Amino acid sequence: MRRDIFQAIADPSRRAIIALIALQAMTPNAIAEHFDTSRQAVSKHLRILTECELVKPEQRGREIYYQLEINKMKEIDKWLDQFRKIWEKRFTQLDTLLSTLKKPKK
Amino acid sequence: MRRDIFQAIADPSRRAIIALIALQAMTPNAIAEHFDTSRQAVSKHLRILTECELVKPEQRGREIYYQLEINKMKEIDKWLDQFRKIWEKRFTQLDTLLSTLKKPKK
DNA sequence: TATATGTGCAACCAATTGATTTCGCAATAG
DNA sequence: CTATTGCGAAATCAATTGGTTGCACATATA
Repeated sequence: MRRDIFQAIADPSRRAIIALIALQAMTPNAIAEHFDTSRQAVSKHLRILTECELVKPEQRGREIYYQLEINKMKEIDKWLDQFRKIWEKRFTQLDTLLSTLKKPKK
Repeated sequence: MRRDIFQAIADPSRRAIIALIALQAMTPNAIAEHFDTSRQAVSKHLRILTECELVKPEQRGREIYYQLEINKMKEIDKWLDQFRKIWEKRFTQLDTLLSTLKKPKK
């Protein structure tokens, strides 16, 4: 029952929702209109996204606008850091190798 | 049945496996010893990781070493780009706001 | 050759997931 | 007040998931 952000973005529908509301907060109905799915299905996804704080609801009259918590996305970025170190290192090694091959003299 | 990388990293066990073999390729048995789980369970995770090309098996005698395909991780990084643009923009806006508040005289 | 070891794979099972349907509630409109 | 609209929550269902168990097979070792 514990939600984490990685599980949240695992579903393609949720990634689509995230991308959609990234620039502008939207209501569940408005979101559902963009996809071939029911309002309730979207609502369920929004519940999951809200639970892991990737999205924040904001009541405006009887409508609820859902906004992306962009800062939460940084957690993924942070997780990637451990691998980023590795691929940058490999790139540097490759770079060194290439320049060694390019100037074989000396 | 279609695997993608986001589903692959959704599972905590798989993230742990990825992190473990990031620096050094390992056999299924060796990996399983690091966790409180069976060899077969690890093998299943490796199958999923291999299917989406996040991991590559390398036969050495009767052992199979699994190595992380670090380049595949960049796909996540690439997906994050669309949001990175946004949070950098927000940061700049905040920065502008703060500097405006700091020097109200002019 | 016989035995032990490292592995993948299929069968099976409980738990979870994503979607639909139905309902109830609150805010707005008539 | 009554009807409509926007919404969340519960019930339900098929499909998927992660795990275990039991095999089969190939490579080493005795």
